[in-house]
Amino acid sequence: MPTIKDVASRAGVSVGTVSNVLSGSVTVTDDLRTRVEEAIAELDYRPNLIARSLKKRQTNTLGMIISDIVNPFFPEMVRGAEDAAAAAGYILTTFNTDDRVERERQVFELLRSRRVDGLLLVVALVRGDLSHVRQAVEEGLPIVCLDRRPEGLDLDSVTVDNAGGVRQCIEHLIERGHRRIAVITGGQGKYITQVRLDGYLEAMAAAGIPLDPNLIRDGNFRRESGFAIAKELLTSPNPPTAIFSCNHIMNLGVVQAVEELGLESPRDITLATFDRLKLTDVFRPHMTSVEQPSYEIGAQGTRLLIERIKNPAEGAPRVHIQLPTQLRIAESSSGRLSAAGN
Amino acid sequence: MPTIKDVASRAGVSVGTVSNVLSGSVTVTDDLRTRVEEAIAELDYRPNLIARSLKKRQTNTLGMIISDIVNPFFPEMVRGAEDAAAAAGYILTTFNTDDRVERERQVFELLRSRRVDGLLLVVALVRGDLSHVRQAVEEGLPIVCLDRRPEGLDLDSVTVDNAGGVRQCIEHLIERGHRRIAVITGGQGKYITQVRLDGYLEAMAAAGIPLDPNLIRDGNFRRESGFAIAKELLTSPNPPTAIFSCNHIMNLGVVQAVEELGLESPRDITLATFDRLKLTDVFRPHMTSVEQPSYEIGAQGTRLLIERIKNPAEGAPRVHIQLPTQLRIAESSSGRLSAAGN
DNA sequence: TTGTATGCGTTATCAG
DNA sequence: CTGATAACGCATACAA
Repeated sequence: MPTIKDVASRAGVSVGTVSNVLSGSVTVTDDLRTRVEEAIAELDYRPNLIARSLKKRQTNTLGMIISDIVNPFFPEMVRGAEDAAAAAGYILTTFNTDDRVERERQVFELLRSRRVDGLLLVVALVRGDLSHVRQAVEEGLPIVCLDRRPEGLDLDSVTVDNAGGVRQCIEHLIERGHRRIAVITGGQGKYITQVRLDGYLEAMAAAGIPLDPNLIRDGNFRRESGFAIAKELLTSPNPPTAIFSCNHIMNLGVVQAVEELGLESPRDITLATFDRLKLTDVFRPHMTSVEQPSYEIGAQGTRLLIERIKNPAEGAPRVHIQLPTQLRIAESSSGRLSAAGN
Repeated sequence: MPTIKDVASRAGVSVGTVSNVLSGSVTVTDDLRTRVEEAIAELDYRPNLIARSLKKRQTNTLGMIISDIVNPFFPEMVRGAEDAAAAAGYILTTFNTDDRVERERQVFELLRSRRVDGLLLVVALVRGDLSHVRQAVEEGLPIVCLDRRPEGLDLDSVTVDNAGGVRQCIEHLIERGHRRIAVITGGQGKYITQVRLDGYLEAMAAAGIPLDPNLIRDGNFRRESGFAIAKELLTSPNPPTAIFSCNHIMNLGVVQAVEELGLESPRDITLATFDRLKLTDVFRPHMTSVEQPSYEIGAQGTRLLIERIKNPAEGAPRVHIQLPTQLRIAESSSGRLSAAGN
């Protein structure tokens, strides 16, 4: 593979001159410029970006750490990040942690050894041992948190108005006449569980509906837990008239439970969920859902990160962008509750 | 950020010695070794992989070019690739082309400048101007094609038995009594269209069913085309009794059309599609589908690529791995056709 | 076994 | 405006 030296000798100039025409920052005589350009074309020369990175101390590479690309929430986010990165001349290298901190820690090591210019981070853990991210920040690695905000660590972030989204959806259910609204959360100590449950609690409180502890159930964001909990709820003596799932995966379990029990939504039970799954839009029941702007999370986070990289304003206050969700009302919550119940 | 020099001076040894304990290839006295290790720990030293890459002429980085991570077919493939890459000490940088050749060409340039060790490629175009990939191959870049095989260019590949999968599914429909089976393909000149249509033709021929050109419709792999074509088919004077879509996205359009016409599957129309969407499994109608091992495509392709990188057997014949699909029979094709029609 | 020196391909500094 | 040269951080051949 030809080097800048080969180009220089072929064009009969020095490497400095070649470098100058490449960068375009220094003016070069037309004569020499064309000779260099010809040599580049003839040799099919491609600058070695590794060498350039070493010299310039910047890799034009962004690391991105997510839970799992197979979770349909992430592809759009990654795509948004990649598009924004590409537009600014950066590339993205993505890593899945499955929300395992040890893996996240490994990836941190790797990315820092590879000298990425910045990091887009969906933290595995929102509290607990965050020493690796704390250390990285202290050593000057620009980080933007996506989707979740770690506690006790002030970082730039782009998140979604989770509480507001849930609140709006629960309000919609209440307005439809529901009072016995069950919520399935995603496990104690998780950021998403906490903020989405907040929305539920706010809406219920605002409507003056007393809380029934039996209707606030803690799942684990997995399908099986949605299934099991929904089955329990629906076969209990005093079942809810509506079920809200805190993510779409658990909602799949809920839908499955409803079908297995021979029930139908919205006829027998009203359903709603966080996360819109565009793919399932055409299938029945059409789900009422809280849609989040995944692409925008990735894109805006990346733009913010690149801004931080280019403009390392040390003392600048952190930025916390919070994007709105959108309530999409559909069939699964279209029934109006009569006085007698569902 | 500390360098190998800092470690050396702190441990009171030479950089060569530090390098030796790092690589572990040369035996170092226990005394020196521990001193070096201590210095590394104290300084929180991380080897600069950029510098190492420059010296060793290998980046331990794999490029991956796909159509669009938002298409649910790809996340699993990417995940398979990433897991396999990580297991071998490589990282992956992924790019979306939306099947645009110009973008593919740009990405090729970029990846070659970045000196990736190898490339996982879902080609945008299967015929036409493939000069960029041909040139890359000639210059020694190891490439493994995933999902599609470009024509007139012999490259290692990992694909799926598309024709076999479709054939099996059509045979299933025939066995259920269908003879008027429509197929919606994805546009002329595309690899996937061609190989999947082949499966349809084989199955029909084997069953001795004459082809009805009205039932072989060319879409474009997008939802709208599935919708429009299904609507046409279903409202035609002599409609099919079954519709097979060549990918899941068009099938979404088909499902939508069925619903809009007030029909129901399988009661009024039998449906089947390539690609299983696990997410939609719980929704109605449960779709009969041809499932492909996406994760395995990525994982096996990556292992093959790494094998090629480590073992650049120049003259070795290309390997073409073809993975089997799996037919998943579900509700949408569960009706048995009576003599009178659906 | 350990240290020294050279080069990987660029960029940047500084004379000319 | 152009050319020579010194880093960038590491690995490796070679010498000690």
